[in-house]
Amino acid sequence: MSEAILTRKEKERIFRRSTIMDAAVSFFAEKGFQATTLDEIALAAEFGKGTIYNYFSSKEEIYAAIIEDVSKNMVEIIQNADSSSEKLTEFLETYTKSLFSYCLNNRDALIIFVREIAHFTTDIYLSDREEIINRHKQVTVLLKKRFTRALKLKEIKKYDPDRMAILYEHLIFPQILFLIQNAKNKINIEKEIDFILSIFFNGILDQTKKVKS
Amino acid sequence: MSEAILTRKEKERIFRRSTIMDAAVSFFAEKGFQATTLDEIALAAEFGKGTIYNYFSSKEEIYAAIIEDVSKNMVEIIQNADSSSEKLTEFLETYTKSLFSYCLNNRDALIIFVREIAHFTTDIYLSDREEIINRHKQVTVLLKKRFTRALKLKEIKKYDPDRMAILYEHLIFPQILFLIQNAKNKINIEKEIDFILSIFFNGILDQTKKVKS
Amino acid sequence: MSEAILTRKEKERIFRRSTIMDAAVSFFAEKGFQATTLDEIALAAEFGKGTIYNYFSSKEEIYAAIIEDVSKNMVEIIQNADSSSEKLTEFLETYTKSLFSYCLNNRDALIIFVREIAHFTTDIYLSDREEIINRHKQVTVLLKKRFTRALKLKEIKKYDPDRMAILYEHLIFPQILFLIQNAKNKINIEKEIDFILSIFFNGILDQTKKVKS
Amino acid sequence: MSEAILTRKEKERIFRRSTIMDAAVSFFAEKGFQATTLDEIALAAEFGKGTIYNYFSSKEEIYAAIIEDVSKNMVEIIQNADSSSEKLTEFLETYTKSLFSYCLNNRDALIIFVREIAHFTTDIYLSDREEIINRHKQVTVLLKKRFTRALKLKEIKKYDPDRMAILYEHLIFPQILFLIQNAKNKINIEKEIDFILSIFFNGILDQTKKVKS
DNA sequence: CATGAATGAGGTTTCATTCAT
DNA sequence: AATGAATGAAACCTCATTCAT
Repeated sequence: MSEAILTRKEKERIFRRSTIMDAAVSFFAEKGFQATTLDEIALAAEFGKGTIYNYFSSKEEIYAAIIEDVSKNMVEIIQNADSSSEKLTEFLETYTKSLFSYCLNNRDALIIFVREIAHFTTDIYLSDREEIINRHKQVTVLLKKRFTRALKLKEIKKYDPDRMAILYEHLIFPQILFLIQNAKNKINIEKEIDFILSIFFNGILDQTKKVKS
Repeated sequence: MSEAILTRKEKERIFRRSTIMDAAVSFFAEKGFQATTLDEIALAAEFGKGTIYNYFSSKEEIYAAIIEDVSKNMVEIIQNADSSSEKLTEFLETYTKSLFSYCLNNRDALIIFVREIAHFTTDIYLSDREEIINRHKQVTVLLKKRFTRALKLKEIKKYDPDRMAILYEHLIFPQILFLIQNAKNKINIEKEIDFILSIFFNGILDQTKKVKS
Repeated sequence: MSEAILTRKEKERIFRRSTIMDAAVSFFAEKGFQATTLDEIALAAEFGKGTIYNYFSSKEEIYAAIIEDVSKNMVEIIQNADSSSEKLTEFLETYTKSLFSYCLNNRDALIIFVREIAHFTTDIYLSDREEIINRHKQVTVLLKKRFTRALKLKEIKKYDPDRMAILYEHLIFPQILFLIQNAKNKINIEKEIDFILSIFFNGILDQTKKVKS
Repeated sequence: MSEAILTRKEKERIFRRSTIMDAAVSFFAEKGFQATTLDEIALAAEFGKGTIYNYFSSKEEIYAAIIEDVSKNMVEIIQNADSSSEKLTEFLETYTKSLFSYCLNNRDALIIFVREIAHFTTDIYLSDREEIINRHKQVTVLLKKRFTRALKLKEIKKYDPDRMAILYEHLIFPQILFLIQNAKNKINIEKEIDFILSIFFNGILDQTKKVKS
């Protein structure tokens, strides 16, 4: 993200790093960290096995770099949505839409990222897991900030903003994953988001009837 | 589930099987299948390594037996809720409450079960995965049945019952997991369920204002 | 073989030993020593695994007892033939016929015995191998004695009796084994022996022609 | 056998494969497949245990490669003898002599090969055993062909060529093995072959006397 | 920089033998 | 005497990482 003037060598190095990461990410997504071997990564990346070690010091570092990437993008996505929308509904629509787009385009990376965030990754303990978790807390914090503001503006009912933030996150990511993993055809993002948000905003009960207090 | 007269030997065998499963489940939950070694299972179960193989024919079989257990209980829980409640709101409250209770008491087993169901398990391919998936479909089917009925009775708005079923499942399990994994203190189940259901039923938007159509 | 007055208990003990040996011998013949497990022997013998150890102190001892049995019988067979026939041709016919009969009736035991004698057994080193080998030398010695005598009587050509003995043994056992292992139907012993002996006695060359000097 | 231009790398690879095979064959011959451990093979070959797996995918593959080698050479030996001799006696002399030479120089490989062919190997079931057996049938077939021809030319008596072929094979291999396994000093091949062939051709009986009908 | 052969620690599984019942 | 559950040593094989070329 930080701009800098890069020499050709540096640019090539970065390019080759990402070649390796791209080769690795689909294996990690499909088979997990442990079951993915450096042999298959090297083969897919069309490098020798030893060469990989010129760009990453261990298998774990490749994995970590992928997670790091997604992690940073996640924060960027919600920050962009935050700065470009006023009302909560607007914000959530914008954010969710960007998020969906990104996830659909980074299917495999997303899968391993969510495993990590959801404490689901089991076959590796990332040394910078703490850092990742902390960075991702910015997402929850920003969500909370928007719910708090909406509360002040009486846009929404009096629920604890913290809980709403958490619930929203844990509502939206599983839906994305489910869609990613099951959808064979192209997904109609707009429709999916409409459905989810309309329930999150208004619930499922028929308003004309009396509802649970 | 099926009652039968068991000899002392048979009962002991079953008891020791479950001793082993109990020892294994926490490792599987924390570190996944691959990273869990038979040595540590044996140590925790206070059996010799070889003894484990008198009860299970492989490490995978221990894992599978745990998943199988949860899988069956999951179906039982929703079936019980289904047969004991009339209205959708009632049903969802009953179901969700039983589910929470069960999950809180079977924390580790639940974690590995969800991994499996959510296609998140990566380091083992269960030979009877299909069977597990199919059994679990009964849960979704039963949810769908209840949404369909509620729709006919005009209890709820006109959403696709399929999508509601899927969304509910993908709303409730992540919440449970989040609570299980993060809660240090005792969880107030009633309050948690109230919060989730009240949003699922009524949404977050303040009803006195105009809302997004 | 040695007669003695045995109590019922002792007779039962001997009977059960042979039950176990009978159960074991077919596995040893088919799969070798290593690959045969005590579990399968116990199962086939219809005893508990532990019970086997009341009759044999180790797996090896079962194996050794089988070999020992055959070994003793082999010597007995040639001794009987020796004492009941005058001329070499007679003797070899009698001996070979008894041998064939015995081998056909003790197929599996013979197979493992030959492995042992031919240094072919590879997966176990019998502690009393020396003893077995030495006992079996009596067979060669007796054969040699008969060839020597026939030589004196000018029944046969002037070949080294030692070499003839060895050649005969290494001619007859492989033929028996080949027949045992390949024959599907009942074997016509007389015919087989006739063929082998007639070549051993007279060779294959047409006598009416000039032959290799 | 097939000539090809090999790179240095390929030649080194082949050389190291055969280093491993050489290290393994003596253990296989002495202790059999099961009882031979990869540790000792690696130690003897002066490679790390893992290195072995860069050249063979399993212990079985090493074993199979050895058998395969011998198997091919066996066929070649008899084919060469066949094409270079006219009369049966000549052919058998040439063949037997080449065979003896080869076997004396490949003592260990021969031992495990014969085990395999004689259905004596018990502790491993070679996946390409059928192929080996079938290839070796060429030897028997070629022998039979020569006996049949000799029969037509009235060189030999009217015995079934099939049986003569089988008998010859089962006469010659055990003799070779016996010599290999017992001879401490250098073996006089010529003398051994002379002895065997002279009996096979003319028998042991003194021609001046009346013989068994 | 690129390569891939070499390495050996570490994991699962088998099975003869023991021993308490 | 009979049993079979418990045991743990031992074996094969995998694979991340190193390093000489």
